[in-house]
Amino acid sequence: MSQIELPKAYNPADFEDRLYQFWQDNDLFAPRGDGEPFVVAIPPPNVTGVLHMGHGLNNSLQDALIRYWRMKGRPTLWVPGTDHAGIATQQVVENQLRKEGKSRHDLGRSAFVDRTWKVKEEHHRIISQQLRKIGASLDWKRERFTMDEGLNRAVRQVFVTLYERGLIYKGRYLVNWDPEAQTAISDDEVEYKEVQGTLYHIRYPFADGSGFVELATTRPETLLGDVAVAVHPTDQRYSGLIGKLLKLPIADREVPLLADPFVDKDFGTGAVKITPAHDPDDFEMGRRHNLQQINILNPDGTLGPNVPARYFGLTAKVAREKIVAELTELGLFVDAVPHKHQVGHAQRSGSIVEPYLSEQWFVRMKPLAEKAMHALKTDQIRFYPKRYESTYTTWMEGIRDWCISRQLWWGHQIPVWTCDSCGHLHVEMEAPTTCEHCSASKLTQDEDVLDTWFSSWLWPFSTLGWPEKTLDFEKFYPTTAVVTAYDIIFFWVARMVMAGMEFTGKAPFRDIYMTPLVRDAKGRKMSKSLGNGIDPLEVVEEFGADALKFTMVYLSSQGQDINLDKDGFKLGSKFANKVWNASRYLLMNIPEQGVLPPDQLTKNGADLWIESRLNAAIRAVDSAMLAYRYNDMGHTVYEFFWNDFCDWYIESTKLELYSEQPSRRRQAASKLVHLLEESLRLMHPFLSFITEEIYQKLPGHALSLVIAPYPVAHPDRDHPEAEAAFGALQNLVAGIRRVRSEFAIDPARDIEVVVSVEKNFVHASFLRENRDLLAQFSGSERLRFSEGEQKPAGAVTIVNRGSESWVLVRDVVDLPKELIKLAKSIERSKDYISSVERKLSNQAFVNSAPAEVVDGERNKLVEAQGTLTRLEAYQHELSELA
RNA sequence: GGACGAGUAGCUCAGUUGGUUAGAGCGCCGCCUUUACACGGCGGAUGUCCGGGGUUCGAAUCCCUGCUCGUUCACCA
Repeated sequence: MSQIELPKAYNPADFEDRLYQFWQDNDLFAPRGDGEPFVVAIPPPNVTGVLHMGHGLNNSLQDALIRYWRMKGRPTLWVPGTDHAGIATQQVVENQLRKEGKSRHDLGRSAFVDRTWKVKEEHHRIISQQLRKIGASLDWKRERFTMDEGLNRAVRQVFVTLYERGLIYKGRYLVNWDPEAQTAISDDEVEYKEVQGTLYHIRYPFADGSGFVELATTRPETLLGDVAVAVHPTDQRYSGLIGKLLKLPIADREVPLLADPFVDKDFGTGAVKITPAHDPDDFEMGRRHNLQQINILNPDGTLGPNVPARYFGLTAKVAREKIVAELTELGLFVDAVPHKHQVGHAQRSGSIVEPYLSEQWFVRMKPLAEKAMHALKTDQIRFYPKRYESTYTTWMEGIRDWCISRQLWWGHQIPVWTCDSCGHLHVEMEAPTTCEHCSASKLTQDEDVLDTWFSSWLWPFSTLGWPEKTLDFEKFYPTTAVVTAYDIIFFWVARMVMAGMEFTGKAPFRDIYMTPLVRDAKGRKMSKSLGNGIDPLEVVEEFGADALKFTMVYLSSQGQDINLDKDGFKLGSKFANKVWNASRYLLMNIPEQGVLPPDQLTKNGADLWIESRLNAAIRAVDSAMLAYRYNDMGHTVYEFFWNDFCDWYIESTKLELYSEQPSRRRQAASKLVHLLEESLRLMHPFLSFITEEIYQKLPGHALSLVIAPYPVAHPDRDHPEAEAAFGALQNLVAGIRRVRSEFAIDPARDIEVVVSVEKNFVHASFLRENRDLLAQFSGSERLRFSEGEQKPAGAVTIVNRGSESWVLVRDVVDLPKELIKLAKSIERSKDYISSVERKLSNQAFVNSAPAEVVDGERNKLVEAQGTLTRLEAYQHELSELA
C-alpha cells in the first residue's frame, strides 16, 4: 500500500522556514471572510534588544489563539509592530558612543537621532525575523512602529486633545529623576528595593544658643537643602519651642522649628528635617508652610547649586561622608544606627532615583481612570484570570498624575511651541509659522520628548489607522483580546483602556489574558545579569518552533508562573515526534485504490469509540479557548492524539490493516486518513508547522491548514455506550497485560486466556464481538470466552467489572507472591465496599444527595461486591493449591 | 504594614460550580530493538492533598486560624 513517504526522522528545520514562506506568499495571515472579527494587536517588542523567552511564551500563546479563531472562520487579524522604547534605546546608543569616547552632545540632536534610527532598523530586522522563526501568523502588511508617520500623528492628536480638554498641564514639581539617563521618569518606572542603610542622629543648635534639637535622617547630605525642622504639634518634648530658629550647620542658615501633624512622634527623636526640593513629603510640607525650595543637585546627581564650594560636584555618597565628618568635628553628630528602608531605583538604568525639582508635563489621570473603571464595571473588559481585576482597580483608585515629558532625544518631540518674542504657548498638530498672539515668526519647539508609553497606550487603535477613519479602524476596532504578562498591567493594559475610552469611546479590547512569567528551573526570574535566560531561537533550532509553542501552551495554567530550563521543551518536541511518526505510518498505508469518502465507511466499535473521543476533545478545546485555559487545550490534544488515537485506535486497526482482504485494508486505511486529517486540523493551532507539513502530503488536501475549518463536534458522533464498552475492553486488556508483565511472560509468547463474562453484564456482547481485538491487544491468539465451563486449575485469575479472565500460566505462577497481592486487592476492595456501604446506610446522604449520585453509589456497590466475590473465590482456590 | 497568590507523588505542577478508590510530565524500577516511533511500547512503585479547628450526608476543593514561601502596592524621616 505504501504510497507516500515522510522522512524517517522528524526534523523541523527541514520544513519550518519553507512553510512560513509559503504561508506568507499566499497571504494566509490576512483577515478574510465576514462575520465578527477576531483581532489582536501584538504587544510591541522594544527595538532595543532581541526576543527573550517572555516573547517566546507570549507570542506562542497569541499564535495559538489567532490560528484557532482564523480556522473557526472569523475574519482574524494579528497586527505586528515594535516599540521605540525611549530610554532603553537611547541608552543603547549612548553606551555605544561612550565606548567611542563620545557623548550624544558631541553628535548633536539630529545626528544622534539618525544613528538611533539605524540601531532601530537593525534590531527591528532581527525581531521580525525571530517572530517568523517561531511561526507567528502576523499580517506583516499591517506592521507598525510607534514612531512611524501614522502613529506620530496619533500621538500629536492625543496630546493636543488632552491639552484642549484641560487634562495636560505643565508645572514645576518634584519628580522622579534618573540621574544616569538624566531625565524625569513616571512613578511607575520606579522600583523600590529594600536597602540596608543608616539612620544618622544629628543635632541642630538653636540660633540663640539655648541647646539644640536632635533629629534622625537617612540622608545627611540633604542638610544643605534644609529649610526647616518639624515636630508634631502635640509633642510635649518640643512644646514652647515651636517657632524658634535653628542654626543649620555647614550651610550657615537659620531655619525655623515648625509644628506639623504629619510628623510621627514615635519615629527617631520625633523631629524631622525638611528638604522640600529633595523629598516628596517635605515638598508637600513645604507647600503647606510656604517654605523655600532649595535645590542642591545637578542633573547628574552630583551636588551642585546652592552648596558651599567644597561640596561642588561631589556624589551623594561622598558628600554624605563629608557631612558626617564635619558634623562630628562640630560635635553635632550623635549616632549612626543600621536601618533598612525602601529606596527607589530607575527601572531602566537601575540607578537610584532622586526626587528632583523640575518643570515637566503631566496628564491629569483621575478623569481618565474613572472611564477606565467604568469599562470594567460594565463588563466591557474581562480579565483572565479574573483576580487581576483587583490589581487594576486598586491602581486606578490610587492613581496619580502621569509625568509624560522626558529629557531625551529619541521619541516623540512634544508638540508645543513657544513664541520667542512674547512667550505664548502653541499646542498644535503641526509646527506653527507665526505666533497667534503677537504674530512674531520665531517659535521654538519644546525640546523634550514624550514617555514611550504615551504612544504605546494608543496601540490598539493607532495601529489600525486612527485618528484617520480608515477601513481597518472601522472594521477591526475594538480589538478582541490583549495577551501580555501581568507585570505590565499598569504601564500598558490599564493605560490602553483609558486611552481607548477617552479617544474612541470604547474599550480597546474585550479580553485581557495575563500570561504567566517564564522563570528558570529554580523559579528565579530570567535576567541578563543571572545569565539564566533561554533564547527562544535556540529552542527553535534545537527542538523546532512547534516544540516551543506546544510546550508553552501545555504549561500555561491560570496565573501560575512557569519554571523551565531548556530541557523542558522536550515535552513539545517528543509530542511532535510522536505526531510525525504516527503520520508517517499512516501515510505509508494510504490505500492504492484511493481513500474512500466518509459515507462509504462501515464503522465498528473502535471507530465509534474514537469518534466519540474526538468529539469530546473538540469540545474541550472549544471551551478552553473561550476561557483562555491554555494548559487544558494542550492536555486535551496531547491525550487525544497520543493515548486514544495512537495507543488504542491505531493499534486496533492493525488487525484490519494487515488483513488478507483488500477491501478491509482499504476501509481501515481510509478511516485512519480521515481521522488523521481531522486531528491535524485539531492540533494546528498548537503544532502549526508539522501539521501543515503532513497535511500537504495528504491526498486531496486543500491549499493550507491555516485556513482549513477547525473541527466541529457533531452530536451524531457522540457514542457514550461505545465509549463505555470500549472502556470495559481496555480494562480487560490492561488486566491481562499486567499478568503478563508480573509473571515476566515474554511478549512474543502466545498465552492461553479464557474470559468468563457475567451473562447480564452490559458490555458482554461487545466483548464477545471484539474477541479478535482482545486477542490482539493482549497478545493471546487463543483467547476465548468460556461457555459455562469451570476455571482450569492453576490459572491466574484477573477480576474485572462484569468478568473474570483466566490466564493459563500454570508453570510460572508464583503462589506465595500471588497470594500476597491478592490479599492486598481483597483488602482494598473491602475497604472500598465498606466506605460505600457507610455512605448508603447514612440516611442523611440518601436523602440530601442528588438521586444520580446515590444511584451511582448503589451501582458501584453491586459491582464491587461482584468483584470481591470473584477475588475471594480465587483466593480460596489458590490456598487449596498451596 | 496592606493586597494577592502558592504549599498535592523524588522534582515541576494539573485538579472550573464540594460527590473519581486523587492525576499528568519528568525522574525511578521491570520487561520488550513486535515491520510508525527507544524522542518508542507494555507494566510497576511512591501521596498524614502544609498543621489545627469548623461547615456539610460528603472537603484537596468552602469558612476560620496558624506556619512557610512568593509576588505586588505603600510617604514614614
